This record gives sequence, C-alpha cells and structure tokens, in this order.
Amino acid sequence: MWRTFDAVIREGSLSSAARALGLTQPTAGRHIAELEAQLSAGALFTRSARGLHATETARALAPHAAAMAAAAAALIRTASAPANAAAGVVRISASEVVGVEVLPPILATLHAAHPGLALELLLTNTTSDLLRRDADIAVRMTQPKQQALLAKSTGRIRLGFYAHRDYLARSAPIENAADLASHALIGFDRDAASLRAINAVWPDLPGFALRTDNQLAQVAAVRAGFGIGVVQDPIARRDPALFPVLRDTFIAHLPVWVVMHEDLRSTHRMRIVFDALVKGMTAHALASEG
Amino acid sequence: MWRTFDAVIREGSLSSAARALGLTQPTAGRHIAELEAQLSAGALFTRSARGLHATETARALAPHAAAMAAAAAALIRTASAPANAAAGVVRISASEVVGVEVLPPILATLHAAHPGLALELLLTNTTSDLLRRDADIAVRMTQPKQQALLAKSTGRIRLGFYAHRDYLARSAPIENAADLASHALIGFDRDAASLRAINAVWPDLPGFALRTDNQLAQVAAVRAGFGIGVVQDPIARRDPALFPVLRDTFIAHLPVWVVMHEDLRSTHRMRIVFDALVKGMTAHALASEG
DNA sequence: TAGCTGCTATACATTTTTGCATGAATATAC
DNA sequence: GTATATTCATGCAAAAATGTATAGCAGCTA
Repeated sequence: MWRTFDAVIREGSLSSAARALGLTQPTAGRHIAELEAQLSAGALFTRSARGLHATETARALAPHAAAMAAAAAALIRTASAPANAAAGVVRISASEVVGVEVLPPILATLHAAHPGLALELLLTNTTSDLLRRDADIAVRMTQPKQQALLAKSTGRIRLGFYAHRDYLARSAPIENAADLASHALIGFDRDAASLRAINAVWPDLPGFALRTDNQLAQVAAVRAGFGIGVVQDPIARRDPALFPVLRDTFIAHLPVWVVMHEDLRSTHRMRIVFDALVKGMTAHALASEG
Repeated sequence: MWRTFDAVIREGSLSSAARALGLTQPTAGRHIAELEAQLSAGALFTRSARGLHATETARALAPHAAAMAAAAAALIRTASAPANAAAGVVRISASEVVGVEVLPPILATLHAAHPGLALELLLTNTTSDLLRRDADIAVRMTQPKQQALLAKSTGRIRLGFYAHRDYLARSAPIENAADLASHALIGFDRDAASLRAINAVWPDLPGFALRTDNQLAQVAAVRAGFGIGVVQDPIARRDPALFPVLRDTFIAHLPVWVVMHEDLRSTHRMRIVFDALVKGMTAHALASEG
C-alpha cells in the first residue's frame, strides 16, 4: 500500500512501480486510488498518459514513506535469523575507501569464523543515517554525537603524501614542500570539506594535475605512478611500491568510530560484527604508527 | 501484520491485541502464525492459556516494529491535510510544565487564527525522539545536536525561588541562603540530573520537606502555600500571590529550543505551528527579565 | 497519417484474507 | 471440586484484494 506509493514516486508511473514491486498495474492503480480516497489531503498525483506526477502533498509524504520502508527493511534484516544466533543479515555502512581497501580482509576473517553471517556493504561518502536504519553498523570518520547510538572509538589514521617508486625514479627529488610545485599532484575536485582541510595545512596550493572527489581513484592513480597523492598511512604501507613523500609533513589524522544503534545490542550477530569491526579497525589504525 | 505483532507485544495476548486493533482474535493469531512461518528466525512467541510470551527474537524485533509504527503515524498525520493548507494534524512534544503552564495560551491564539489545525500534545519529561517521529515539533530545554533537525533558539528562562504570600506571612523572614534551612522546601525526589544541578548551586542542601519529580506538583505546592520551591520566573510572575525569595540567588537558566524535523519544512502547517511556538516561547522567555 | 509504444482505466474470474461460530484448555474465585 | 472467565485453535462462509484480459488515450517515428 504505502510501499506502492513509495515505488510510484520513485518510478514515476503505475506500470513501472508495479513491475518493481512484482504487482500488476491495476493493483497499483487501486492502491493509489484507495489512498487518495482515504486521505483527506486531496489528490496525490496528477495522471497523464505519460505516467503519474506527484503533487506537493505527495512530495511531503515521500520522506515519511521512505522512513517507513527503511524501518521495515531493518526489521526484515533483524528477523533474518534468531536473535541469539551467529547467523543472519548485517548491513554495514562505510566510506568507499574503507569498504574497498580496509574492510575486505576483516570481513573475510569474520565470515570464515561465522559462515552463517550474510554481510551487506553500503558504501557512500555521505554518512548514511543509522537512526533512519539505512544500515545496522557504520564505520565513520567523525565522532557521532547522537545519543541512542552505541559508538566506539578505534584510534585514528594518519594521512600522508605517497608516490609510486616508478614515479619517484623518473622525477626530480623532493626535499621540502616547495619542491612539490613542480610535481604531478593528485587531489580533490569539488569536495569543499576536503579542499578546506588541505588548504589549511598547505595554503599555497600549486594546483592539482589530477582532480577527482573519488578517493578510490586517487589511491589508484598513486598506485599507477601518476604522481603524488594523499593516502591513508596503513593503506599505503601495504604496497611495497609506494613510498612516503615529505614524511614529516603533517596533513591530518582521521578519527575512526564504529557505530551501532542501541536497539541492536540485544541481537547477538550485531554484536559479533560490531566487535570484529572494532578489532579490525583498531588494528588498521595502529598500522599508522611505528 | 507487523502492526499486529507490535500490538501483541504490547498487549500480551492475541485477544487483547485484536481488540486494540479492531480485528478478531483468529485473524491476529493467523498473522503471528504467518510471520513465524515466513521468518527463518524461528518462533516469536511461546503460547499459553494466559496469552503469548515474547521470545528473545521477538523482543529484538520490537523496537523496529515500533519505529515502523511511529513512521506510519507520522505519515498519517502529514497526510491529514494538503501540504499547503493551514489545516491538519500537528503533534507537539514538550515537558509537562511547558505543556500545562506555557503552551495553552500560545496554542489558543494559534488555533483561533487557524481553526483547521488539530493539535496533539505529547507531554513527557524524557525528550521524545523527533528522529523517530514520535512528534512533529518539540519544545526542548537542551540544545539539539542532531543534524537533520531544524532548530531555533528562543532565549532562556531563569529559575528562581518562590513562595506564596500566605506562606511568607506565617513564616520567619528570609534574608540569606542560610535562613532557608528552617523553611519548608519543595524539591526533587530521584531525578538525578535536577538534583545534581541544584546541588551545584546549593551544596549544603538542608533537606526537602516535599520531594517529587513531578514539576507540576512542585509548582502546585508552591501555589498552595506549602513552602518554597523553584519555579520558572515567567510562570511565577503571572501569579500575583507568588513572591520571589532570595531574588539575587542564581539557580540556573534553561535554554529553550523549538525543534522540527527537516522533512516537515515543506508542509505549510508545520511551519505555521513552528513559527507560532518560536514566537510564543520567545515572549515567554523574555518575561524572565526586567 | 499510420503504426508503434508507452501509459491508465474497467469488467470479470480467482485467490486470499477476514470474520463468525464453536470447541478445547488453563488459570482464578468461591 | 465446581463454576467462571480467560485464553488459543479450527471449520466454514462472507468479504476483500489480486490478477487477467481488454479497451482507450497520448506521444513518438517513419
């Protein structure tokens, strides 16, 4: 019923909404008609031969329907196995870099120990809202302020300049920050927060040779020998072909937090995954030092 | 379906859950049976002749079902009128004191201007979670930290000692804090936060003659001439029979915030109520001074 | 303009869900 | 120990929701 509403808003027509939900178009149409009849809010959509167009009222309802859908999805996840079993679905949210470079071995170990676990990865750089239950557990680079969240700090990760051995071999040596001006630098494109952070440490920015907001692409470019970029210390260290540049130049420390909704504490598998992430991220952060 | 689950958890039996939902007991029973059949999580309840008892798994699911119900309720509220109309349901959360002593005239004025508004008051001292959509708009005495919330500060309210004229007439005069020891004091019972706050200002607490965590009862006791209690300045000033005691003793300033979920911004009546609360609470806080 | 493709709306058959009535079992009161 | 008032479970009929098939309408392309 409200799922149909949600789907119609997203899909734009009764037919495609019905397809997406595995219903038939008449059923979807009757759902919407019934809603419009019940709600004193008037019409929800203006119909046309090209589909349904949401009215202002329908747009106001959309986020609530989405919230309901998110809660329902979380409910289904939690119900995917008994609360005290080391099995079932757990949805983890993290940044792309963490999800690609850091989590895989952690999750592999975890799954080997608990083969019944089904892990879902939601990789977005926008912190997805745990309170809206888009995910069960999140790995974040900021300290969460919301109560009702169970959060654990797992150290911090140092950022450093790195470059590939091949690039360094064919380029001029780098003794101090001024030398960077003549090198191929890899940096952000439009990500305001990151640009500000870099600018604070390094005010006289010489200009990037490669700009992208996708941090995975930045790391990949460094590995490909494109030039010099900012990489998390523990990630760079794993690759023997990468060497630090201006080792003593401080850029930033990323605080790392593993966060979970309080309601999930009583579900055993959530705790298992939470603890594994805390352990794994702590080890990852520790590799920053020494 | 999940509403039934929610009701069964709260009510404790299929029969009363069915009564609460306007269903019949067989229907409720079949709902639960169907859930247990679908979910691989095993049994949700242990049946007995006295009702159904939730298993650990069911208890783990309960908060999610409640979240879904809250989202659904918010959806129905939002759908109670067109988004651009000055009519429909708006649910306001506030403390008991604010709801009883401060809001009524504000809401009366508001409703006179917009007779189509249906206002719901949720009076709890535990800050109900706007993100869980238990209410649309909240009046709070703490600064909200959560993003996704539209918050507006409306000044602060001074707390002071007050007593009824009759009480003062028949009691010893009060010149300084030490004199309070021989008076009938009204204070908190077990509310740790408030007790700590009072203790910080007034370390040598002489002991309360009347203890209650219900602040409405405290104000009522002061009005009844029981003794001396802490009352919000603007509330005490409205009653000509109440007089300040130790006027210059500072106790605390309560910051006042009016808070709303961002998603509601596009709904006209929410904005109307929000603005009215901001205006009204600002006027209330201003009455603290002078 | 004809033909194609997408869409919504309606009539009818089928499936699913619900309510009603009743039976069986257990706790509480006398 | 019996009576009473709960509870949950089950068989059957009514009601509601869904799917199938079809008609009608608007836009796009040749």
